[in-house]
Amino acid sequence: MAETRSKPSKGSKRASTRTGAPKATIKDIARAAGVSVATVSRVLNTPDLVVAKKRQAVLRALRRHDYIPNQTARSMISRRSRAIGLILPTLANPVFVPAIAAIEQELDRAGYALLINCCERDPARELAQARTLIERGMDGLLITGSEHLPDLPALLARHRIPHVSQDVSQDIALDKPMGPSIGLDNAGALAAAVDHLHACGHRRIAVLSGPVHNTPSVRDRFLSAIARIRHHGLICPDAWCAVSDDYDNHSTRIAAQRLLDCGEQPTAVALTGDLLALGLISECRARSLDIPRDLSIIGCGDTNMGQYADPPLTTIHMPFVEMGRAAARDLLSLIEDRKPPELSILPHELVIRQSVAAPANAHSAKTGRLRTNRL
Amino acid sequence: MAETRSKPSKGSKRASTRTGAPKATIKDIARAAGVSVATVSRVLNTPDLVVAKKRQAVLRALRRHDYIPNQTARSMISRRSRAIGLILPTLANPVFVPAIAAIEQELDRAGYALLINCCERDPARELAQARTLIERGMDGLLITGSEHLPDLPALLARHRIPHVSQDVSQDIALDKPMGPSIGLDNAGALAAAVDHLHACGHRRIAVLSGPVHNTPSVRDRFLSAIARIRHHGLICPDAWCAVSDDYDNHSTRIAAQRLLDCGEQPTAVALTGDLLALGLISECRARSLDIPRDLSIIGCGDTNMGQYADPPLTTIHMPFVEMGRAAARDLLSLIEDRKPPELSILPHELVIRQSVAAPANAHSAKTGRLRTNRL
DNA sequence: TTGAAAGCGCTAACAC
DNA sequence: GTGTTAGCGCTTTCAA
Repeated sequence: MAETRSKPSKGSKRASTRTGAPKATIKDIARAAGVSVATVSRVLNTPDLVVAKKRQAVLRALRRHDYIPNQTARSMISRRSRAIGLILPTLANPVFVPAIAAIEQELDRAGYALLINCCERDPARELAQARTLIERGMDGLLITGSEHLPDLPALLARHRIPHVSQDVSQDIALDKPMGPSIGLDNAGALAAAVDHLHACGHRRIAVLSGPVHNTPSVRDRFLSAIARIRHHGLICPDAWCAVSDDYDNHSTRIAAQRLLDCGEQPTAVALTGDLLALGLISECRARSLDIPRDLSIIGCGDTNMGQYADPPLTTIHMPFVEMGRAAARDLLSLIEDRKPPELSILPHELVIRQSVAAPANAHSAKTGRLRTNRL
Repeated sequence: MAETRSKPSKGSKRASTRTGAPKATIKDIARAAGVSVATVSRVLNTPDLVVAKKRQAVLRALRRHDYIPNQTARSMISRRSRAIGLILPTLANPVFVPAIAAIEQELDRAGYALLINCCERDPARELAQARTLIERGMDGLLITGSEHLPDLPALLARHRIPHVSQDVSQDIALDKPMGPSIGLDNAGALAAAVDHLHACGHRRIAVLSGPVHNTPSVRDRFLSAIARIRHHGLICPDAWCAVSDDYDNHSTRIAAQRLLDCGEQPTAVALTGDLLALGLISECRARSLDIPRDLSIIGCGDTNMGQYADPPLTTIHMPFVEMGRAAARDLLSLIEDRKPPELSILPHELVIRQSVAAPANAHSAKTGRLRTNRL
């Protein structure tokens, strides 16, 4: 057999890629199997249309050449890349990781690839990344958050790119709708947190927030906590509304110090994120404040952190995994012309552990109601 | 102007994508600007070659049509996708996230897209994902870990796909080399951990490991710890070598119980990962064992967790960020025909916090040497 | 059942 | 400088 060693025919004009030998194309296979390229394509896509004998020959050639079809060429014809782009605010905050995992899983199952970009909370960069993803022929885009340049919805609309937003701020989603959106009930979560503290008898409730810049979800949580405290007819002086510059131990402790150094000490603190608990707990430990005896703490998010905190953190579970899964599914629906709901807000859930108790001087403490339902 | 409303010419055979109106192509722009497609292409790629007047006309048409070049078509010609694929073992373990962030950053800076796949530690799935990524025309692949099917290196070699491995087990990398690799010194890290405990006066040192199945890095750490304990002439009975089924609180505590329930209690525990500290600390708290007074703990990894643990965790810093960055850079070098080093092992670093002290009955305690160099 | 040929949107010779 | 044209690798009519 003359073709045993199938070196590229000497006169070939086929440009070898810079990085190696030319890959076998459908043409090579056709030549090797003694059929036309159309037949090879049929064996690949609709094998039943090819008579067994030729099919075998083609399959053999395919295997011998380690043929890998060129998806790029296919995308060109089908006008579909079977890939979607995910734009994240950042990977520094690990709360998105479970959502990413869920998205990856859903897409992989459906045969879609996932491209990831982090815009580092820079809306201009986000817009640029969206453009690049469109250039790259993404079948759809998953956008995280709701702090965008107005050009972004315009871009998506003009190019009719299917897209779903996740982790949107409810207000913004209603105010400037940008297609189907999945949100967490951030405001509701902190209201529930404050309600829980209130139900435990706390009347001096403070708020400790993460950075709110370009992070509507955190801002929603923060403002909602304050509003809910007032809703209960309680005071909430500025000194009890601290914002940390970051989630690291140092920044959080500085913010926590502002709360604890003011004349009147709160008996409970509602956090906009579980991560903040650790710094606050550190600060309490340094001041020999016992949690929950001297200070109750309730988190928000229900990340791993909370489960391991000392004491284990009572918190509001936020369904990030479900959010990612829903976003991915809705986007795939959209790509396949089925229309997902415009805005769905996923429910939170109170997770009672051990960082909240009745205040020491409680009048209306109902300690019996506190029990762990997770751990 | 007749073309103000540029509806797709009625007779056009151009297939509209299923999801919307046909996007403007270079042909549309050429027609609108009254030039040839080549001129439009030149305006896009080598604007200096086009006379100003026509260039302006083209630019105007480009803007009016919101033209977005089709990267797929470009890739077809250049045979480069300017995209790379990253295969991860899992996203459930957040240690990889900082590496991913570093990779994303490096690639974004270089104008490359990042595709992410999780194989969930299933080597067959990893192989399938690699195939898919090759089909999709990735310019290179970033592989994580070193537990592969033998078909994987074969596949990469046959198709001459530039690839770099990260988080490789040093032994495996040397034994079955698979191209340029970046590793962490897992064995060295646990040896250093044990050395530190030994230097603090500990002679009864136990090991608590995360699951080792398909996770050579963890196995390396585990075995190295045991070997190092023996190297110091100490005993290390089986009961002092516990392996947790998972990193969650429950699994870790079960493993920790095995350590602490055996007749002879260790005075110190070396962990294969920071994450395990939290469960172990919980268990100690439940038994009223003070850390570090009654038990010293040293972690490995230096994740956020450790900074927030109570007490703050003395640990071995593992350079995951540097690993991701190096992997991305080396891969880009490889794609551009520059040859990166075959195997680089990144250095670890002891981070002394507060979870290690001399044992209560120490003979050779040198407490003065212990000081925090981070926090 | 198969093959020839026309593109998908773009770039790069090669003429003019 | 600019236009014409030949592909990139593949799928898909349309004939045979």
